[in-house]
Amino acid sequence: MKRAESLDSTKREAGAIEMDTIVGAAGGQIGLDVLPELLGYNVRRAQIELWRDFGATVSEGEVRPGLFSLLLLVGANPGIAQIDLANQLSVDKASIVALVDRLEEAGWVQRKRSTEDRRRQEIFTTPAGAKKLAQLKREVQEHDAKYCKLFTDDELHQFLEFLQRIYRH
Amino acid sequence: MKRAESLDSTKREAGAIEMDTIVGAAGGQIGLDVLPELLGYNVRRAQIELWRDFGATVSEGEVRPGLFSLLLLVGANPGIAQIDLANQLSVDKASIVALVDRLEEAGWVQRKRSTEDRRRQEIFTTPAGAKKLAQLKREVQEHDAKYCKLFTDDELHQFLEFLQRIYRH
DNA sequence: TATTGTTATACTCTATAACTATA
DNA sequence: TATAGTTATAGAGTATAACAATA
Repeated sequence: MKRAESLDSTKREAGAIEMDTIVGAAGGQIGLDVLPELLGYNVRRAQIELWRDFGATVSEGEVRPGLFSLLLLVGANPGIAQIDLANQLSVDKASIVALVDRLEEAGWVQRKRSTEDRRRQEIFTTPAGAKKLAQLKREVQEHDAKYCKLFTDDELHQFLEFLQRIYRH
Repeated sequence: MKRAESLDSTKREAGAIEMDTIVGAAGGQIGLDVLPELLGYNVRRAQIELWRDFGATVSEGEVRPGLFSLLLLVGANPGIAQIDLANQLSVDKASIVALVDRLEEAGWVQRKRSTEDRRRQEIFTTPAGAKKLAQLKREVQEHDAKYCKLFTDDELHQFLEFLQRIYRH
């Protein structure tokens, strides 16, 4: 256990850059001037935290963020085509197929070949899907609210604007 | 192309909630009061944007954020054990094995069985690994700076604090 | 008994390429 | 020719379970 203990901050020698240190193993140190000041690293860590809580909270992990946002889009846009789902979520159309397959196998959506343009598959929620979506929305709101609570209204507003600046720039 | 055009905001009827609409297909609409106000959705979108630019910018996509942060940790903590890498990055120890394998196969790190505790594999960067890491750091800084530029110093400082509030809460 | 590393396995998410049918 | 959907395939990333060596 010697090595594990040397990683413990309580055993660091005087003079070590304590505040800025994440890990101090075998004398090495990594400062806050490296990873934690990178925007990308912080966004990644926040996303991982939110992803995990989503999985632990919503629908017992059965539905994750990707599938949820897909179902949400279908629910809000009855008859939306897969290509539009792909464009909305910025993923390849091929990647949408398997996701819609899963929603269909779960009995939450139905594909209907468009009569106007027979290349298009129109996606609709089933009654069961609409019900599931309503339940998911409640659970997701609850999950999301947990984190929104960490901020004042003004802070949250600004936070969302910062995030949007990144993906809409 | 009729259906695609019906998705275009320019063809929406008067009275439609234009500002709040992402997609309007088959008469359906999804408002900004759904997805884009969810903290999780915004973090996810920002992360995807950063991830993509990272892949397009850094090391010609050869090294992605996960592998980079692993190599960074090893570089800053010579002799760190795999279990400590796992704990630092909040992933299972089993997941670390394949990542270290790849770093080792690339010739950037070396495993050395600890003499103090023979269960532990100490990870060190090779000279080639140190060189690669230095180059990666420059490229990552450059990539990251692109997005930092979207913010004033004060904004960036606040933004990072917001993100940390989520994953350190 | 507990810990470290490992292997086997599986699942999510995503991408590319090639194909079908439709436009 | 171009578009929408599909299939096949691959790779990154992660998790769990079971195991060996070591503590």
